[in-house]
Amino acid sequence: MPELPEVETMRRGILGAVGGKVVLVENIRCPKKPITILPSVVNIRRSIVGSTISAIERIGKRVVVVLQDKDNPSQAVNQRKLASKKYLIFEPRMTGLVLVANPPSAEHIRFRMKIGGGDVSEICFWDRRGLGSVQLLDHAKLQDKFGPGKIGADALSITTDNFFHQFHSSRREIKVALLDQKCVAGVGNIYASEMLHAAKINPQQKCSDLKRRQFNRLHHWMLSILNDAIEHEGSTLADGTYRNVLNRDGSYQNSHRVYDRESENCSSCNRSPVIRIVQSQRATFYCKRCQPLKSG
DNA sequence: ATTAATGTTCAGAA
DNA sequence: TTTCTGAACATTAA
Repeated sequence: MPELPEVETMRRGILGAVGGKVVLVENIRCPKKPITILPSVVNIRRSIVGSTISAIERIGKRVVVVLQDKDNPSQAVNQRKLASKKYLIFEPRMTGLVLVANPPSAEHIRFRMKIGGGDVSEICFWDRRGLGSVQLLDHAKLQDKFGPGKIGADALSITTDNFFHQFHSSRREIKVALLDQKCVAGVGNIYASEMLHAAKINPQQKCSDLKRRQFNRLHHWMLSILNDAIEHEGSTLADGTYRNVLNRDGSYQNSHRVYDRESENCSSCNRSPVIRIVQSQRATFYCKRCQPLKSG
């Protein structure tokens, strides 16, 4: 799916919807096997039409539209206000897109929401493979799914200390652990390979073999690469599935040093080809010379 | 016909 | 308790 930079690009793309009022909610088509929409579209429509969008947030690789319940105006006391908030979660998984216009094809539009009063007048969720989901949660359910202990700190805001703490004692391979959203939220398959290459760490190195210095380096490059990718509006791979909210390509794929560059000469050392291996059923790319596996 | 694809989650076993 | 494997979800393009 879109990873953190792609989802952050979606979030920023619909920020103009803040302050707008939801005026219409519908699912456009029902393919044989519809995507997960919970509760039903009818139910979601009943609870959010008339609500005001108070923020657009991101939890790991999910876009969160925060809604202020129409029945509980903002004058209410804080506690009540929190309880009255609703959270519409768009989870793109592998091929989902949050768009404000021009979907790649009419075929796979799954959900549409019209907004009155903001810059953005329509938000739609498009998903070719249909592994994604749209879910409306109240505050309690949100805490239940993403509260403390359920998901790691966000990759953009995790401290070096916490980052070290999450990994150092694990006996898993570092690339596998990086994809575990409970350790750190937002890192996916492309950027895991990229940041390990930048930090010159072998993807098969056990976490517990890595020194504090190496975790500091990895943390540094994680921030650097993710922020750079956000500036480039994410990576649009060869299959062209990921697009920004205006259905335009991202450009960070042009900056990939190892991902999907098997057998090309490593751009760092220029002496060794990029290798492709499989870890946890996912492709990993790295340079044997720049990222040697250290024993013990 | 086969394979792999930016993700998550679950069952079952070591 | 931790970690690993495999499968499932559904679609498409090489």
